[in-house]
Amino acid sequence: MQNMEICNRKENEKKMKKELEKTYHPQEIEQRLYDKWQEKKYFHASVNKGKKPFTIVMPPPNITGQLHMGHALDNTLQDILIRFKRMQGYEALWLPGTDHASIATEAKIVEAMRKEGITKEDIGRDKFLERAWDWKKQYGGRIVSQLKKIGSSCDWDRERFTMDEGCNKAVKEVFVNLYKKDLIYRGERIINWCPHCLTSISDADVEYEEQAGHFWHLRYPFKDGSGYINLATTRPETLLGDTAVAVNPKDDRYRDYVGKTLILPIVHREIPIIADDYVEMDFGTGVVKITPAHDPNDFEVGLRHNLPVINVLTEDAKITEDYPKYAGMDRYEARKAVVADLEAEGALIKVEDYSHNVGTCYRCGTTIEPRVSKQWFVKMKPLAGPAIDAVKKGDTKFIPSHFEKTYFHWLENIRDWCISRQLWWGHQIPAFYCDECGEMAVTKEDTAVCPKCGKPMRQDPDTLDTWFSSALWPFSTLGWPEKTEEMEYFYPTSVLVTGYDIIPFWVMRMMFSGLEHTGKVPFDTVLIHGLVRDSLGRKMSKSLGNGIDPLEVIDKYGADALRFTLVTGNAPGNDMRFYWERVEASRNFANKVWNASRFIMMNIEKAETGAEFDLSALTDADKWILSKCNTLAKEVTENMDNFELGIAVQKIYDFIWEEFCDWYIEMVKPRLWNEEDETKSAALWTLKTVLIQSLKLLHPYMPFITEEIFCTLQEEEESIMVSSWPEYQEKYCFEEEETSVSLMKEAVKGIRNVRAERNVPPSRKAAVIVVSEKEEIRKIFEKSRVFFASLGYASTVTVQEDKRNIPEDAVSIVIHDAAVYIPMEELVDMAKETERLEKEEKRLEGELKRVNGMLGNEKFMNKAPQVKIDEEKAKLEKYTNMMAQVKERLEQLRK
RNA sequence: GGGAUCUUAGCUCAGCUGGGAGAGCAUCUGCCUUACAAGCAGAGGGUCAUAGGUUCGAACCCUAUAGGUCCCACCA
Repeated sequence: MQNMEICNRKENEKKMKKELEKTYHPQEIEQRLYDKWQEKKYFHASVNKGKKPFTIVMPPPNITGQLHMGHALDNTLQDILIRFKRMQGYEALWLPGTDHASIATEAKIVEAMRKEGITKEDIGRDKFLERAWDWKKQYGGRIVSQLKKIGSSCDWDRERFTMDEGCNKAVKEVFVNLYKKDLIYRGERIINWCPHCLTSISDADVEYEEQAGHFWHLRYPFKDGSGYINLATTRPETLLGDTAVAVNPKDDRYRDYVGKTLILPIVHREIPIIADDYVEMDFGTGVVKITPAHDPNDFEVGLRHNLPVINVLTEDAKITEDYPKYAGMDRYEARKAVVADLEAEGALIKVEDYSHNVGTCYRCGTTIEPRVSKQWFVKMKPLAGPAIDAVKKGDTKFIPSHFEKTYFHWLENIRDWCISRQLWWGHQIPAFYCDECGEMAVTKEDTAVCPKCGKPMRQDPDTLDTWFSSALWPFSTLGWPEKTEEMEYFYPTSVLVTGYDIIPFWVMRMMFSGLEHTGKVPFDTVLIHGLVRDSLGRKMSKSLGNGIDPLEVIDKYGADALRFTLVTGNAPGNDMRFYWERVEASRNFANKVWNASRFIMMNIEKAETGAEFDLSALTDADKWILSKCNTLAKEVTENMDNFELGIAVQKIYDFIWEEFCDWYIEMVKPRLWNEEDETKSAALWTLKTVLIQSLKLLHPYMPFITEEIFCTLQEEEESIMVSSWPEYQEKYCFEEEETSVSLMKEAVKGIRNVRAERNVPPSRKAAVIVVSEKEEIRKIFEKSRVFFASLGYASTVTVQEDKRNIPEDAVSIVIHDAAVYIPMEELVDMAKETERLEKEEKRLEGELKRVNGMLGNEKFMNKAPQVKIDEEKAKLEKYTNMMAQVKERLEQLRK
């Protein structure tokens, strides 16, 4: 019974081989193969001292996220590198995970609760967090399953979450360490406040956008009634919080006014005129109203001049109760009301249209409100230094390298990082306060007792910026702060793959965190990619509705086609546009690979094709393609080692499509069809060998199709993804055969060209006569007879030494050291033929002029490298030879 | 205001350390040739933004200019 089953299975396999579908259907195989890989644990990496580690830690996507093209690109690049290194024999770890995305997730849950008619405060912190974790459980895996669809070979056994226990431990460790080193402090500062999200955000989280606004010109009267001082503002409502008016100390116009007192319009508060360098004399009237509570620059001025800070806005950006007339109005309503009152009071001079940059919340787009509040900060200057040095020393390299400048610029101009957020979803700040005596403690423990008065302490309600935990990702995921063997083996990681847009948010912060806490850079290389834009070059966005869903692309064309599209014809760091046409082209390539394989499998049973083969039985054509394939492996490996993934895949594409399919397979067909051919097994062995090598090189880019074919084609190995990467082998280097096949190709192309020019259908064969004085050339063509017949539509092929018996009306194709003649009777229009040869003569004249120019240039001869000179000399010989033949033929025709 | 980057075929883009301009798509011509019409064989099409410079030699290096994109800073 069991035997029967085995037999059946074998039968089925055989059937499959013979009857591979005519076109490739990715949908049928992708899920099956991914399941197989997971089952076999191919993605798993573990500490293995016998191998060199290669590590990539995945930039964790937000749990709120849906897979978009950016993820698809980012993860495709990582997967290519990991698969490549895995095949090369590295212990390749790709560690995945997700990010808790505090502000985004919290907003989602708050929104869901709003629909139920409840608020955060209604249910309290604990219940809220319960909901959040439930939400995470329900939706957090969505992005993960989407990542699997594109073929990501991550070690899912090691999947992490930025808020899991280990990460939390790392966060607390880091916070306490930095606090002890005085690199974290708490202070009352002016920070960026989002009135919609109701939390502080860091400087990096603010996005500036140009907005049309107004410039209100106002006049503030002197207290002594001696007139007015004129100034302008874009935010008249903040006037309520003005505590001074400033001028530049060097400004002669206002020198005498400094120290005088003004009456603030509407509010009728007395405020001083002060002098400060911050004021630009040339801008506007050279007078600025100072509102320390609502402008970062004014805040600084206020500090220098000891000005009171008067807050006029609530946390949701409404006017406070202190101004009953405006209380409860939001910023924009209040602006209108204040302007109306100013006008009524005669304080408004004029209104101008004015366009200026406004800071908005990266998350919700609300205009941020500078706000004075007590927050936690990381002192950046001491941390930035080593992070700059590490890149300058080359411990970490950016690709492309010019992004290092962006990185330096950020770190050199960095300000302290506001890390506390008024949110519940996130790592709660490990600081505790004693309500009795005001004592504060920072500790890794979950609870604290006041060291002064012994009372239980209350933990800071705020949480940390999401990036605080992301900054630790490369090592928290490997077990830090424990001294794990993973940490020892896999860290520092090899490559970080990410978009240029998050260098300041993340790359930079990982760099200084890694250096500070582990003493090492977190990664050797940062591979930067650009954005995937729509076909018009616009950013893909929800609001524009121009996003392309990667999953839709996969459904229609397959994951391999999507991956191929994303990495072809694109250089690191450059943006790319998404075109469905390009996906189609990628799919066509997959289909090409599929069909070439199908052809080989249909023929493979005609001979035994073991792994070992006597190379002396190979024909020139076999040696030629093997040699080409050998060079390809070398070049592709070099390109991939240099992260030139786009160049590498282009070479693989060209090799498979042009050299292998269009030339080699076509050259080999007559041998396969001829029952008596004795080189059949050499052909089949070569076909199989080259196909397997090509599939291996292509596998990192197109994992699914290559695996499917590989497993159908051979039985020795169970998966291409754990097979060995092709290496350059001296024994497959055949220079001579490369030259002779090139010569044959040149002749065949010439024949095809003249036939096509005359629209001769393939069905109409013609005699081909090859003439060469040189014996070795004739030998090559003798061996190539069959190719002239099959590829050059020849009826008969004659190879001879001189021009005996060549009809006068034959078309002649001149190549180096030889000429090919095709008598085509009525098809040859002699006038046209003369014209063609004259064109060729002209071309050669140009070439000769160039080469002679170079070789006749004494300076070139003296300074250029010998290799280059020899190259040009060889060309001179070739063109001279060809020219002579063309001229001779033309003379004949003109007779 | 500072910085980065780009300008190459009709379109979208490659072109790695300077050594005779490439791909995909589109266009045109001819082919259902027993792996593939999602294919085969051909063809046309470029002052490599402009102007200088370095060099035997420049799409590539340097300078300037024009135009585009992005980032940062910000004059209220």
